[in-house]
Amino acid sequence: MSDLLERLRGRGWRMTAQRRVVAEVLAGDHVHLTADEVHARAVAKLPEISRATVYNTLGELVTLGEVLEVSTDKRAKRYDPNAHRPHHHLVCATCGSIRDVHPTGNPLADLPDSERFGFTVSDVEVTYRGICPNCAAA
Amino acid sequence: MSDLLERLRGRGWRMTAQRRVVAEVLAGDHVHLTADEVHARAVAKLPEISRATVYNTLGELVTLGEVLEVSTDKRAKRYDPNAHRPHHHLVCATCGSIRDVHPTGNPLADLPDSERFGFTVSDVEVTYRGICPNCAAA
DNA sequence: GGCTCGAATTGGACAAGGTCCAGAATGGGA
DNA sequence: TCCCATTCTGGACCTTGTCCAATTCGAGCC
Repeated sequence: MSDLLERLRGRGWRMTAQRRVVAEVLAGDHVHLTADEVHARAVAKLPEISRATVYNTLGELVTLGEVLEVSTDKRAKRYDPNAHRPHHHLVCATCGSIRDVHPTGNPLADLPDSERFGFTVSDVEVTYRGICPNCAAA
Repeated sequence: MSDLLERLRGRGWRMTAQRRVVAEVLAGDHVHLTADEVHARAVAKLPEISRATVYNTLGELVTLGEVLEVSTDKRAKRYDPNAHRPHHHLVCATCGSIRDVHPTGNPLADLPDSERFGFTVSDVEVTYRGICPNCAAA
């Protein structure tokens, strides 16, 4: 994750304690926290960090392309630090847990011109839904 | 849409003026209204209908599988009455307009076992993003 | 190390979308 | 027609997210 901090410094980001903490919280694979979860974990490391700062920082990370916004559940947006390897998501319908997945094939190629209605299509987002092993066992 | 009403009656739904109005508002193809839009249109037909009732009714329709919840934008859920023909969505990144699309191929088949992490996968949701002709012209 | 200043942070108010609940109204079977 | 379980209502309340004026602070420069 420190390479993230490096990249950000390279882009002229002023390095503050708050931003460092948010970046740390987001480290790892299969991490998909809501903004409030990020805030809760950030507060554990830096008690006086405010909600607004967390939202601002997440928004900036998204703008810079370092983090993806994912809306797999209908409630809060989730933030996915794994922005540099394209992937899709597999979501448990029961407990909401999320895994990154890499399907074969290219769904963009599966949308014929006749189904594009004149749109310039640039991106696809695929969400698989199912039941995770834990919830299936219960 | 009256076949919808028939089906609902068959399932033991008590047929009230409010539910009839919500069902009417949802009729049609490429209809993707937010709950508040549904409420606004319902009020036009039945002024005293309450927001809670619209939310309840939409929730019941979703549970019964008559209507799909779509979360293409990060703000409000949208409701898609076209639940009986599987389809995906094409969303304009600029104005948010939505079209139903029918890609070729089956994304479910594109997720190898090794990428399923033990999940029982039952469903896929594909959202294409792009720019619609109107917004491209502007 | 200190100064300086523009960028970053703060916290609290506000907005939108959605849920919940107790009490009132009503569809439809007997 | 009567009755009551189901449905509706209106408003309080919750969660997620945005905004803003005032304050603080990082880091380049001396």
